Amino acid sequence: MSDIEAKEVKNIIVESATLFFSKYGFYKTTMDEIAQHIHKAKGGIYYYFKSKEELFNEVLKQELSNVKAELRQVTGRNIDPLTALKEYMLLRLELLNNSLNYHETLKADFFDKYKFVKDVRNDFHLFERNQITFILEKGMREGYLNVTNVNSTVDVIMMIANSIEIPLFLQNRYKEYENTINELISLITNSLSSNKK
Amino acid sequence: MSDIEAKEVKNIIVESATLFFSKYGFYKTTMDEIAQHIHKAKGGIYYYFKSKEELFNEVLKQELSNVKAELRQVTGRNIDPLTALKEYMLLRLELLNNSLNYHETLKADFFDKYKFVKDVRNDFHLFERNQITFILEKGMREGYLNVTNVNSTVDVIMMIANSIEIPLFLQNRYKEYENTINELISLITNSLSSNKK
DNA sequence: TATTGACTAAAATGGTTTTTTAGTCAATAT
DNA sequence: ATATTGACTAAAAAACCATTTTAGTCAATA
Repeated sequence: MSDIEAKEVKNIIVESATLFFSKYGFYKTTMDEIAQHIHKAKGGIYYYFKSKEELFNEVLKQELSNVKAELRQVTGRNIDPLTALKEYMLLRLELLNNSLNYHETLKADFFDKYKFVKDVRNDFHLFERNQITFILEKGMREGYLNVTNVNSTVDVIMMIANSIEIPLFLQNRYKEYENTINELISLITNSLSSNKK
Repeated sequence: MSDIEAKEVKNIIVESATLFFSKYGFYKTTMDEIAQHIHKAKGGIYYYFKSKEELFNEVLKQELSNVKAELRQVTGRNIDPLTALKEYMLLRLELLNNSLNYHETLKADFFDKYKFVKDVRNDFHLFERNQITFILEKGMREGYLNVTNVNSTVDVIMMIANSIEIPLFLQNRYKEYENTINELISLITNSLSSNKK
C-alpha cells in the first residue's frame, strides 16, 4: 500500500483514539474499542504504534500541536507587545482548557506513573518559553517594556501560567476565576510596562 | 475534674494527634495509636471530640493558627508596604511549606472526599485576604502604592498564592522554584508600586 | 465529670478466582 | 515487500469472599 494510504490509516487510528481518550481518558479507553470503532483488528494498531502509551503520546502531541499553531498566530501578528502578551495568555488558557488529553497529564496519578508524556510536555513548555521570550524581547527593542532580566521574567510568567492550570482545569474553577485572570494579566503587563506609552 | 485539667487533657490529645497526623497523615493514623501514645482508652478521645474528622480539624486549626500568628507579626511591623508584602509572601510560603496537615488538605483525594476542613481553610483564606488588604490599603494611604481596585488586586494575589501551593508543596518543587518565587514577588510589587520612591 | 474497655458495624485488607485487556505472532491478503 | 487479521498469551484489573482493623458507641465505673 502506498505511503499516502498508510498515512491515512495511521491518521484514522489517531482520530479514533483522540475521540476515546478525550471522552474516557487514558485508563478507561481500550485498544479494542479504538480498533472496533474503525472496523479494524486490534493487532493492526500495533503495526503503526508500538504501544498504547505511544498512541496516547501521538494524540497528545497533535492536540498540543493545534494549540501551538493557534498561539503562533498571536505572536505573529504585529501588535504592541503588551497586547500580544495579554492575548497570548488569554488564548493559551482558553485553548488548554479545551485540551482534555493535556488535562489528563496534569492529574496526580498520571503525573508520577507515566513519564512517557514528558517529552511532549517539555516540548510545549519550550515552545511557550520561546513565544513569551519573543514577545518580551520585541517589547524591549521597541521600548514598550522595561525588564531587567528577560529570562527571569519569562520564568515567572511560566511559573504562574503553569501553576494555575491545576485549579483552573482540574478543579473546574475556570468560570470562578475568569475575572481574576484578566486582573492577573493586567498585573503582569503593568509590571513590565515602561512608561513610554 | 476542673476546667483547667479538662483543657489539659484535650490539649494532650491534640498534641498526640498532631504528632501522628503530621507523620502519617489522616488516613494512616488510627485513633487507637493516638490514645495509646497518651496512655488513655480510645473511647476517652470521643469524650472530647465527636469524630476523627473533628480531631483532625482541631489539629489543622491549631497548625494554621500558628501560621497566622507569625504572619500577623509581619503585617504589624511598621515598614513600607512593598517590603511588608514581600516579606509576607515569603514567610507565608515558608510557614505553609512546613504545615504538613495543611498539605494533606490540598491532596486531590482529600479535596473532594472531605468537606469538613472547608471552614478552617476558608477562615485562613479570609485571614490572608484581610492581611493583604490591610497592607495594600496602608500602602495606598501612604502613597507607596498605586492600585485602581484594591479588592481585585487582592483577588489576583490570592489566586497566585493559592495556585502555586500544589506545585510547591505537593510536587516538591520548593527548591526548584526558590529563585523564581523571589522574581514573582518582585513582579507583583513592581506592578503595584507608585513611582513615589 | 471523666475514663474505661468490651462491643458493633462498617471499612480496609488479604488472598483467590475470573475477566479484561495490552501486546504478540503466524497466517493471510494486497 | 506492505498491511491486516484473529487467535493467542501474560499480566493487570475486577470481582469475590474471608478476615482483620478501626471508627465510633455505651454501660459500667471512678
